[in-house]
Amino acid sequence: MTAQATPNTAPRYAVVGKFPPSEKAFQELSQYLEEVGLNPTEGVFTGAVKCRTWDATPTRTVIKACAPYLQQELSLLPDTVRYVLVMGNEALQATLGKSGITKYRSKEYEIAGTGTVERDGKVIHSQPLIAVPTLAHNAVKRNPGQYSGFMADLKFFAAKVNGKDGAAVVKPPKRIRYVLDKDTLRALKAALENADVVSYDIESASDHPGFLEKDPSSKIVSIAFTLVSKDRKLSCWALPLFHPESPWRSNWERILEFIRRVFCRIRVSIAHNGKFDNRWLRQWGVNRYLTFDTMLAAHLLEENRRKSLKELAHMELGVPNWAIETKELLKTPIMEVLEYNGLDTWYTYHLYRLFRRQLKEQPALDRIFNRFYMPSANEFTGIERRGVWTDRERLVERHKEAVRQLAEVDAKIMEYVPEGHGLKEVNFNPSNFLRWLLFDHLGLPVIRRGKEKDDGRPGDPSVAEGVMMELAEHHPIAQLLLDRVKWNKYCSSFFAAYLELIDDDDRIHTTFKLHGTTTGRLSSGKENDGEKISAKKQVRGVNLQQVPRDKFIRGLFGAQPGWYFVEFDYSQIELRVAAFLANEPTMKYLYQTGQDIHMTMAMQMTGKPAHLVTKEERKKAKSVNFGFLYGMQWMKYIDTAWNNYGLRVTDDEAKAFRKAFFAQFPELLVWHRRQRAMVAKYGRVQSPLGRVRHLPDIYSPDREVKAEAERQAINSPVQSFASDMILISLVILHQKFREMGLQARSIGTVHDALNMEVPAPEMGVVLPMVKEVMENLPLEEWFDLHVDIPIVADCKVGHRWGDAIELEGHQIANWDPKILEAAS
DNA sequence: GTCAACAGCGCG
DNA sequence: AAAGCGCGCTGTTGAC
Repeated sequence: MTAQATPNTAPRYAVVGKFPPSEKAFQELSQYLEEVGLNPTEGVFTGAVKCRTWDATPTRTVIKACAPYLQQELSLLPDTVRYVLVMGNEALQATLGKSGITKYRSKEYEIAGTGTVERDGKVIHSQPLIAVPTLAHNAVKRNPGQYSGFMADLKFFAAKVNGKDGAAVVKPPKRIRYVLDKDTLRALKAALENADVVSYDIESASDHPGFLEKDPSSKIVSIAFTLVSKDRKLSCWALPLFHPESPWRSNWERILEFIRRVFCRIRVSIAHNGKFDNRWLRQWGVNRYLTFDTMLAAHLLEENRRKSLKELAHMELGVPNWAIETKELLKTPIMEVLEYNGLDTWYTYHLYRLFRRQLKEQPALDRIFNRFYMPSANEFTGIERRGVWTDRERLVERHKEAVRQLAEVDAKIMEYVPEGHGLKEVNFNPSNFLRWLLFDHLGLPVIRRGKEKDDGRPGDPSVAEGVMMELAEHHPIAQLLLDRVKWNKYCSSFFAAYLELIDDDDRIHTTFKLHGTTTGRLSSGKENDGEKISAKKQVRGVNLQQVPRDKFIRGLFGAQPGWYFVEFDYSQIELRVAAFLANEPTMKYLYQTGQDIHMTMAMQMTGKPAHLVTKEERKKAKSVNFGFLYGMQWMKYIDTAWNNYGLRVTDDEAKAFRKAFFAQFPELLVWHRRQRAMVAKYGRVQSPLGRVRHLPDIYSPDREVKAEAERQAINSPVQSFASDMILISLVILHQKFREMGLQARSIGTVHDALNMEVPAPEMGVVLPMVKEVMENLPLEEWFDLHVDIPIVADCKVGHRWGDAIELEGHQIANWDPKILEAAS
């Protein structure tokens, strides 16, 4: 059962991998374990799969078949073993019956069926084992980027085995003051008044999970504070509000009002994902500026890590999970809720101390954090609450139209479905029915297959767009299916979400994550994927960064009567940034003389002169430029040309085209080499503003993994800088709008674009100001960075997003509403 | 019924 | 032999 000699002392822990470890694997594992202070001779090593077969990737069935043997084996371990290190997904399935190691890792779970075992009336094993899942060490070897998290898991496991749970770096507060009577309430107010620093957190509840604070059923259940007084004393407080057992339940809004002013005046305010708390607090009139978000700091310092408060406290402070089981806060005893709420603020405060120090050690990151990251986070509190005005009438109308179109296409496709086909329901989505219809019934050729099955069977035939385009040459049904995809997507993905999420003020809200991407771009979608919302209820979200460009959809969004929808986007920003970073003379020349590189490519590809190139064709050329810019090879280019242009390109043509691209911009290749050297040397790259992308996978022995990291090293600084420019614009403009007493305001960003709504009378002032700000960011002043490429912001104005028209420079400088009328 | 993986497609 | 980057949402399937 074990690969090494039987330990001569009683075992103290067990380790389960995919297979019982080989001699080599055992040696490697031993090193890791010794590093975290565990003696390998005190461990029992085994595997999920007993029968090592020819098949290197055991199927679920095999694992399932082996699981009882493993459980029995574990149950028979002596009571000196309490903890089991579970390494990899197969071991996870065998011990806990769960799949998804990245989700389950770093925590502890009881292993079912490993309780008391008696033999001959004698108890030989008396308690259930505890599993601590982590990654398979082979996976870590292949992806060195996983190393630090893996070691943190091992440390956590070692602390459990060695019974050093109490050895957390940060201890819980000696006392949490529960504000349950008037005297304590007054004491809290005095403490807030006397505080220099506050870490805060709210607990909230709503009948509609995922809904905004604006929902009538939404309430603040409790609020907690960790305070640092002016004489540097720490205290932790928890104040119940709407909780059923709260003494303040009936007048909780007044209690909040009672402490509002003193709370808002505190100099330093800290929260974890404070944008959420601030949105809710603002709903009840509490307008608290957030000065330090620990989640955002965590992201800026290490963009690859997990960012939940519990996980950070675990990894950084050694604090065991304090979460309460249920998410039904109103049904949880009040003292449990309050303790939980208080601890949240306590550990948030301690993370703040750590991250603030780490940021100070990296001045470039600290500058980013303070200059525009925190300010923009505060701005997004307002943006999310505001939402985007939506034309309800059009929404309803066009939804009907989309449903009608879908039904029409469906009817046409139906003509190819034989009567009594004997299969289950007709389903034109990518389903087994569709595959049967196309490939079995109609006998169309299988162009491509999906991923191979676990047990080695070939993957299902692909029915993706590119495949359909090829099939269109064989059979008319393929074109119908291509048409259907669009209407189906519109109905199910877009209209369904918009109709559900439009609020009583005709506005649609999204949540922006400022920690959503590794490069610093924002992501947009539903409030929370798991932590605060029960998984049982379906929560719909909407991503306002992926609204189809089709007027049919973009025409739904806009500005309320009397206002204009205004979009400013950075023209070809990533290409300009790349030209700057590569110091590419030809590209620089083209931009300095006001030319358009995407258009040049479009002309080459279509063979048309500039005035005949359509917008769509230029857009497609863009994807080719970006492809080559970021390391696309000729093989993929053949696909791209076919999918985007319906253009058949031979191998030689593709190779020649790629060569021509780099011959035109030779410095790009030098820059690529430079980025590869940089990431190889430091394991990370930096954007011109100093945002860091850690790429430990560069050290992978796997060539593919390594090459991926190299391409990321090329792309990251570009994408990073471009998206930070939008955040900086947002922050400066917000400041200006306020200073000038304007009502104009941002309603969202789309990576390189800023969307605003502007009252009609303010247009003349706002348009030229936005252009001026966006094209002349204070990069020299703020970051000591000189950019020698012209930066251009294009402007579109309309009553609706989809109907907005592009303005010329002089039209921006001299706004005249007649421009729109003339255009329509 | 729930969960996880995958395919497919929307955006930049 | 083969390799653009960065995301989020919906729907299907197979396993439990």
